[in-house]
Amino acid sequence: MSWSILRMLRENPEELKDSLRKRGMDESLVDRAVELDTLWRKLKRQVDEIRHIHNKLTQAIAKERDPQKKSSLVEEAKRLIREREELEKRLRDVEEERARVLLSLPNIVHPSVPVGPSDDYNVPIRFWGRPKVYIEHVELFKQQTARYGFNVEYEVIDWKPVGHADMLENVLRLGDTAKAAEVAGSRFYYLFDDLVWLDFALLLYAIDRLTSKGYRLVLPPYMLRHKAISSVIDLQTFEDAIYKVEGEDLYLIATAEHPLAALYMNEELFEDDLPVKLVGVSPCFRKEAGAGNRDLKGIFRVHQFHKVEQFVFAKPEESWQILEELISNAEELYQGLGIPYRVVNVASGELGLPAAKKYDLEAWMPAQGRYRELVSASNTTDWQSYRLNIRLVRRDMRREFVHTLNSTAIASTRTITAILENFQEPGGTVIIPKVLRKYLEPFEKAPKEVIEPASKRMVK
RNA sequence: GCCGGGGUCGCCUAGCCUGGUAGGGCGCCGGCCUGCUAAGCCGGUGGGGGACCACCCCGCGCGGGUUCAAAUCCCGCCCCCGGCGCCA
Repeated sequence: MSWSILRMLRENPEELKDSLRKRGMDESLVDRAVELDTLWRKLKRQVDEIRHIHNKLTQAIAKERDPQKKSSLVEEAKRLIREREELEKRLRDVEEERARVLLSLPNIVHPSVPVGPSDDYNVPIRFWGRPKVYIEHVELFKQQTARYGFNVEYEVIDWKPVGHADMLENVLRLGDTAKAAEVAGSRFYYLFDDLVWLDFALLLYAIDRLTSKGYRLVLPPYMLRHKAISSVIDLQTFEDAIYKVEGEDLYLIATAEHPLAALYMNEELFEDDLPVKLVGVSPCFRKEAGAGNRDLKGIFRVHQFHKVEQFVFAKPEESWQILEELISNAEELYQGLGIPYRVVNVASGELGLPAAKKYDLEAWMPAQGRYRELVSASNTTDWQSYRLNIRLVRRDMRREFVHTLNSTAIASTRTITAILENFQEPGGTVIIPKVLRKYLEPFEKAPKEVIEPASKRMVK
């Protein structure tokens, strides 16, 4: 059994360096890792040798009947222990440092990932839908489509769509971020009435579609121990995103991906039982510490939202095909809703340490004139499973690490922003996507076809 | 939260009292045997080091301690089961 990154570190460190370079990371980290690994192996050999001698002595003591000889053997053993302990301390120190360095290594960038430091280097690979483009945004739109060689059909509109934040607070008056800021802080929100129904309908829609495809429905823990959560994310994400519960070894999840990945921590999965396909639903809590002032208005970037998440444990030879399946599942959901989008192949510098490759699905936002991220689908290969110690057992009992993959299905608040912008009429009425109808129908007070602006509701 | 019982190889289980190389069953893989299958027999089936050979080290929920030697004795923690208490 071996971890792909350690194997590459020993067999082909140059290739590993290349992978770090693509991410804009310091490649000397690899030299440091090789150095520590070599030293560790050397010390391990020495310690094992002494342990072996000591074990032999111990066995001799057990058999020795002559008390005189016995006590001299015990003295000999004691002396050996002192010698051993010194080396063991060095081994422990090196081992600790080696583990720290190994765990700080990023996943190996897949050859198909575009190389570049920022999302400017993301490469759009597919477009879907007929975006509504405000007349003054046409140039902006072309920069996001034609520039990459795609001829995307669009509808020019001559009225300026209201941004989702204004829709929420002023046109529909179904959200209150000011009051939420007063009682909880910025990036929190109260949603009311129709938007709450919409939130739940979106979740049910995603759950319904994915369970129909054979994904197993899971309601996971919303908090995890440090050991579990730190095994599935990198340090930067931990610091930027994760809330800690005071006085307890518990952390709020930032996505269902975290508890779903941890579902099989320290367990073995048999080859014949893979792939394991899960669809989790949970609230997500995020500090957004690195976000600065970005998206401060509205509910696009918030500390708390609901999300339906796809998660798969897979055999290494099938994981790349499953990544395509995950993004394709997500695309089907947004096609069903009728939200125009593009799929981008995320550049090496924006992957995050766990992912070997990542697709984002970005929805067209008519008020902003930009494609914005709604979905992220990643193949993390064995980066998470190595840390979580989740192994794949082959038919002949050989062990490997499984591959893990994750993808958003629906993130409630972001999808609501896309609906508010894409399906608003000039008068402020929002048309509800038809696929959501069956998830609203059972409820007397839920909206069915449209969400009316506040002005119209007053008239009624 | 308190009291009691428990956690051993993928699964089940012995060993713990009385410290001295962790044994058996199931499952799985390979081989033998066999018209075929089954049964039977033999071997393998945790992690690491190593010319990846021989061989060696580590491993019994986690972490410490005692000892030449710990699954076994001692201390702390986690989890599971049962009872009591509390509770949406």
